[in-house]
Amino acid sequence: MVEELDPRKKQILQAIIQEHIISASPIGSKTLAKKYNLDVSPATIRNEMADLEDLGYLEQPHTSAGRVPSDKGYRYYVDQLVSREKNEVPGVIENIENLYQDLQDVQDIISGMAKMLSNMTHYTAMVSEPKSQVSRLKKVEIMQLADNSLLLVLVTDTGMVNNKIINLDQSLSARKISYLNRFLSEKLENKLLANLDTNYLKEVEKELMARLDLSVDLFKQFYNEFEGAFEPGGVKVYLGGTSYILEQPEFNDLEKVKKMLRLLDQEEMLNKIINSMSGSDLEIKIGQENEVEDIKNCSLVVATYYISNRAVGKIGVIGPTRMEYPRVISSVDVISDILGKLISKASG
Amino acid sequence: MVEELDPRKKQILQAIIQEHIISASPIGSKTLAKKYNLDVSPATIRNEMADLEDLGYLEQPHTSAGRVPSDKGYRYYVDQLVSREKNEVPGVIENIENLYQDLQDVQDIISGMAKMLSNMTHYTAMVSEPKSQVSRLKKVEIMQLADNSLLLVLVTDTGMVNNKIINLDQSLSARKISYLNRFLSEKLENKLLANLDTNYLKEVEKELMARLDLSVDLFKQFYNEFEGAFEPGGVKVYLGGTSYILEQPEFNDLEKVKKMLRLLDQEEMLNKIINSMSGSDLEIKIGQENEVEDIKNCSLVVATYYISNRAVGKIGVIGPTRMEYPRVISSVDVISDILGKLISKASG
DNA sequence: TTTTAGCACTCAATTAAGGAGAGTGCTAAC
DNA sequence: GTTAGCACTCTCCTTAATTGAGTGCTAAAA
Repeated sequence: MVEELDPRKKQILQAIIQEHIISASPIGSKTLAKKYNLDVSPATIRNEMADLEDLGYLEQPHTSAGRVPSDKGYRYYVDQLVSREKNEVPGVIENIENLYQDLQDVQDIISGMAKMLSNMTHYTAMVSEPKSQVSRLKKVEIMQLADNSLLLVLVTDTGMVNNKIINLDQSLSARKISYLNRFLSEKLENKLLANLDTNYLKEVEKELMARLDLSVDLFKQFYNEFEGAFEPGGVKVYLGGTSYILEQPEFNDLEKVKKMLRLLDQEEMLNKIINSMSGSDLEIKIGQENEVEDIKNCSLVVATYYISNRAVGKIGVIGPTRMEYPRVISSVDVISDILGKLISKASG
Repeated sequence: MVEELDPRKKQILQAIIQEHIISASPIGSKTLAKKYNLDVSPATIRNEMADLEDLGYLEQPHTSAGRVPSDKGYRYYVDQLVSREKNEVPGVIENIENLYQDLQDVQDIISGMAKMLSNMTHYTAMVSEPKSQVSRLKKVEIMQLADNSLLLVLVTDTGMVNNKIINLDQSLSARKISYLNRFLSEKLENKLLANLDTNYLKEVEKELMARLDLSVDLFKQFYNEFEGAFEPGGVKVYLGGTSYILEQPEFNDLEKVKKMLRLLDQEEMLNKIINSMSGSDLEIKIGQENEVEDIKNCSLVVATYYISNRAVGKIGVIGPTRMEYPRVISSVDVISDILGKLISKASG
């Protein structure tokens, strides 16, 4: 399906896309001939443009308008015409890292990076929390708050901290709590969360019951916390720069803005979107390639970030298909690296 | 400044406001005569309307348009014409409470209530976290995650849980940690957070240093957590139903939407807004009465919520001055009650 | 004195019409 | 294969005309 285009067609396609990204409006042959010295006349360019339209790389909003890139055109552009080399400005990474190195809290780092990415790209950024399935439980601890109220704290090796207050119908002695802590530490710590499924927990429960006289209630709440906090697909998604989409001319229609903002309000949707991306290091979905109906006029550039070599989460940008791909790609690239490093450092 | 209006003027003002709340456009004398049986002719109504305009309760967008309520008009309406009696539909409170009673986490409760309130009113809801200044520290605990990495957990009696990972340049023995925990418990627990200021913490530090050989670094990070998490005005503000403002005809201008969304993106601003409200149980700020420039065309209805009889936070709604005050007032009233109850229950 | 009918007047919003401009496709010449 | 020329198309902008809701004022009626 991906024809090899002759050099001049490539050149013209690239020029049209670049120009369109700047102007957000259809591009005519004359503009092209003037701004990009292609050494051919507008008429020739017109012929080439007609060819490119036949091949599906360009579209014409109406008979007497210029051409606009199609999704296929962008796809070709991104795959063939954009260099993916890391062309970082030296020092930028270090600067950002220094800027954020004081942050110890993983949630703070994530939302900080979401903001940073949206500021850099001027599109809306989204970051998913480290996936728990590939994390290990580093620490589990129960502490007593009041007579029949406990605080359960769970810490993963990716630095995520979850806590939940558990109210019991009975009170536990300090001895029982300390026993419970030792027991749970031994049974649960340093295990992959993916392995701490219902089956395993049932086993642990049975064993515990045999040794200690406890209410079933405690363990039920215990399950809930595990399921709720760590279930796949249920991870939190952080947004940054929501209002940037308003700057885009393709959203100068209130109806479209509404649709978009309503979408971004729904966490399940964000989850669906970000989880529909493959696991590859950097993936780009253009317009119709997206599965979610409401963003079929948007593009996504999403990278996977790593904590100690494990793919744990995704960070990316959502904007109109007419996106500044080269800039966005390198920004997402850089920030995903930094995010991984910062979290690794913070979670020791 | 608040004149006593004769009954007919009252009636007409109320009718205009009610009609305007529905239609969002200027109201003419004919409409009024038709829809509300005032038993007088449009001409008479016109005279009254001219009077009400002279008194400042109404405004005229342009010479040949109907009248629109002024801020002063809304103020009169809210103060004199809206009944503040609680007219709850019986059972609603119980239903909501049941719906959310499973939630144990205070943050979940708050954001759940923000969503609920925005769904009920169809405006944007904002809720501030329980103020820490009037809370007591219920539990402070340090636990070891790795050799030189600790987790500090702070729990207030209002159920707020804060945690922070602290990376040290030295490692602490289990004995030292357990000593530290006993010491901090004794010195800090059950104290009002307002009293745990820099002075007091310095004292504690001095005493601790005398007894235990510790790096200064630990205490520095300790301070930060206290200041960051619990400083007044720095509390988190939860939003619900941001996209509802888009439904309002007064925001059918993209520029206005942008301004508003940018405002709601800034947490400091939300803090400023919600903290500028008096401490009264239910306060309403209409248009120009607001201090923050960008919301001088908005109204706020904000209630204080209580946990065990202490005023701890605020919950409210922001929308256009043309707001359905009666419905909003009772919704905010009800939800603030429920919020307080739910948190009280969850934090035991 | 208050209320009402009548009427001229005002102003925003909608519709219609007339360019202006940008761009195309085609043809014929280079 | 490339280019100049030209008729044609379609959107966008501006201007003008029309509509319609609503007012303020005056003078008569209650």
